Order: sequence, then C-alpha cells, then structure tokens
Amino acid sequence: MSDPRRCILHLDLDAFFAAVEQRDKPSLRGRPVVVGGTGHRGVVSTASYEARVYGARSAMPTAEARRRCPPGTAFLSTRFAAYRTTSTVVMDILRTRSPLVEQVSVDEAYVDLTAGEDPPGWEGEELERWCADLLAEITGATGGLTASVGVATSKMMAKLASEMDKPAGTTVVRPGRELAVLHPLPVRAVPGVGPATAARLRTFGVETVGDLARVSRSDLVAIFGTAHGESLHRLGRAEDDRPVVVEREAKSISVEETFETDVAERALLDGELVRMADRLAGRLEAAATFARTVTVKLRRHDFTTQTRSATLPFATGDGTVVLREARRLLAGVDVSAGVRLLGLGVSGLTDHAQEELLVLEGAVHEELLLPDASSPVETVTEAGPTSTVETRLGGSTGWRTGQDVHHQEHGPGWVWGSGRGRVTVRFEGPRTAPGPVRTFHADDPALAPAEPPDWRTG
DNA sequence: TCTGGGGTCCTAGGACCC
DNA sequence: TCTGGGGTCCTAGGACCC
Repeated sequence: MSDPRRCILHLDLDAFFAAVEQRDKPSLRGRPVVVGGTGHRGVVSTASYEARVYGARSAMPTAEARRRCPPGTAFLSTRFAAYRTTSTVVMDILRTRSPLVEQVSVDEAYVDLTAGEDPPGWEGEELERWCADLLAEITGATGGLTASVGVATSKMMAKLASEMDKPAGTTVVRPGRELAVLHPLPVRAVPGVGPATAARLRTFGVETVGDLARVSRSDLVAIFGTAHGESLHRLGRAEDDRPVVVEREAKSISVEETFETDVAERALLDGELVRMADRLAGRLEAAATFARTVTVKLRRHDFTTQTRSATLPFATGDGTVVLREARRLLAGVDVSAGVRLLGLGVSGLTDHAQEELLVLEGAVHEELLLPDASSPVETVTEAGPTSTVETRLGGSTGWRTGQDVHHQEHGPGWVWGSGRGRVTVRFEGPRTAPGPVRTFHADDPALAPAEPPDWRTG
C-alpha cells in the first residue's frame, strides 16, 4: 500500500488549449471551440466543453469533429506560445505551495504537499479548503481559467482523483480509501493500460481494476512481460511509491511532419530534411546539449512506421552533421510508394560536445566520419528546393486560423479564416468586447503576424 | 476527407567482449 | 575442436501518455 504519510496533489487545467482560446478571443466564449490540426489530416488536441456536447474529443480526426459539431463551431490551430505563458503562471503558483512540483505536460503537474512548509492535514475539510484557495488563485491569475485537482497518497490515485470531478473540481482520496475508489474503475483508468493492453486483458475476462487485482503476479508477468506485468500487478492494488521528481533530463529531441498528401519525390523529402535538421540544431543549441544518435522516421500510406537510426562515434550539436546522417539513412529506404510522415530525431544526449575534429585527431575510423561523399556539408548552405511541400500543394495563404496578427490601422486581432488569396481577421483581444471582422488580401502589407496578447494588460 | 506532434519506456535480437 | 554465460551497445518496432 502507498505510504499514508505522503500527500500528493495532481492538477489538471480544464480543456486547457480551448480555454486559453476563449479567454483571448471574446467572440468564442460560450461557443464550441476545437483546437488542433485544421488540415484534412489534422486531429483534435482539445475540444471546449461546448464542443464536447456534440461528441468532439481529443485525438479524434478533425474531419470527424467537423461532421459532429454545428455550424458556428470554431476550428483553430494551436498557439503554443500562449499556452506556455499561461502554464508558467500556474506552475509558479504551485511552487509557492511546495518546492516539489513535477510538471508532466503544459497543463498538468504533481505536487508533493508533504514537502511544503505548512502542509494541510487529512482531517476534516482542511484539504478541501486548501485546494479551493489554490484553484481560486489560479483562476484569478490566468484570466479565468479553471483547473481540477485530486489529492491522495500516491501519484496514480491523485491523478485518478483529479479526473473524477471535472471541471473545476476537487477530489480527496483519504488514506485507506484507495481500493474502494480504484477497483470499480475500468482497467483503462490505470496509467499504462492503453487500447492494446485493455483488449488483451478483456480476453481474460478482466474489465475492471478489481478484476485485474485478482490476477496473480505470475500470470501477469507471463502475459505482459516482466516490467509491464509487475507494474500492472502493483498498480491494480494501488501500490505506487513513485516519487514526485522536480526535473527530468530530456532523453531525445525530435521533429516530424505529416504531409497534406503523400510525398514520393526525393527532392521534396530532402528539402523537408534540411528544414528539420535546422530546427533540430536550434533546439540542441537552446538546450546546450549534444547528441550521438540520429533517427529518421517514416510513416507510409497504410500507417505503418519505419525508423532508421545511426550512432556516431562522437556527440554533435551541428545541424550539418545531423543532416548528413539523416540523408544517408533516408537514402536507404524505399519511398517510391509515398510517405505520409517524415520525422527526424536525435538521442544519446550529453552535455559535452565531442566533435568530429577531436575524433579525427585520434584517427579513428575515418570512413565512418565521411560516410557519404555525395552529400558534402556544403550542400547544406544551399537554398534547397524552393517549392516546399506546402507551397507545392497550393491553397495555403500562409495564415493559420486562430493566429495572432496586427493590422496597422485596425490593431490587434486573430485570423478568423483564409483561402483563395484572402484572409479574414477578427479585431478583438482578451480585454475587449467581441470585435468586428474584416477581410484583406493575404499579402496586405499592413497585416503582420503578432505575439499572443497579454490577458493581464491587453 | 481516418488516424498530429512531442515525448518515455520496454522488448528482442545480434554483435562483440570477457 | 567444441561449447557457455553474462554484460553492454546498438537497432527496430511498439505501447503508451498528453
């Protein structure tokens, strides 16, 4: 059983992306909003509660959400910069309560309250009052966003609790109550049980966590392997002593892109690779880290995924080195049937560069370092194919729905829609009334992309 | 108009070394 | 000439999470 002395809080911001959009775009408040990929291969990241009424859900193809939601539903692309700014405000508030805050994503965190200065106790309604105070502070500081929290003796139980009274709810699972709360839930509620594991368990007649808890450890290990089997056995009994850890070092960095239509032309794929290597190098530099392993990922028309990786004898932060390896790896796979997704990643991260030159001085495996004379480093500085995959496909004006813009005359606004050489902008901000809509030429010089508005001052 | 993008962890097999 | 087991590194693929 979990250590009853631990008091762990899990906080989850409610419909976070959609809530930020409704805060910053007054005309969307109270209306269905769907945030995610807006192209024909897009999927939903977050649906507002108004859109959930019609069945729109996270991870659903956006096309499906469009079919389900009524006219007037806003379909917006993501604005990560805005979400990050708001997320930081929330995480800073959590750190005033305890130094042990583990941010697991932009909208979610664990807090070990036991590590705080004056932790609330389990008795009476003290915890409920303490959480109400926390949620009120978050709502005030974020311009009206709500969060849900769960408090329990372990991370798993705290997370399950935070989902039990959404939105804006507080659920406390007091020590000793864990199994009564856990066992009626479907197995899918257990972290680590996804569609494949749930289907497998169903063939053994296991539907609820209570059913799972009656399966022996040896049976679970035989079915799912050591790591997964042991984990299922423990979590099914609410045995979870995973600590709240403040910072985890990144193990990999990657970028990927799904094309609007499958791509079979090597020149186009190479152009993408050039841009991806450049972005990756920027992120390596920003993180002051270096990588030894380069991985190229492809997804085909039938959704099968293929990866090819190579480990260098040195760690690099150089985009040209990453690109050279990526090109070599991509050259070894058949793309003639078309590629749906192309990805480029690096792993084996270390703090210290051990660059190519140092290894060359050691005269180690020179042929490994210059593996492909046909793609010399110099080609990287070339412009690459001028027609990127997007421009070749046409139709795009370069403006994304939901994007922040500024017009010389009309001031700040956001892209309401675009196409056929036009862009329509709604001029409003987080602290204005719902604003008017105007349409411009997509290349109107008076119109420019802008930073997200500040809900505290804008 | 089927299925994003960024991650983590695990497994299994082969190479290689002792 | 034949045979062994353990450990580490690498590659490819898959499940899962938000």
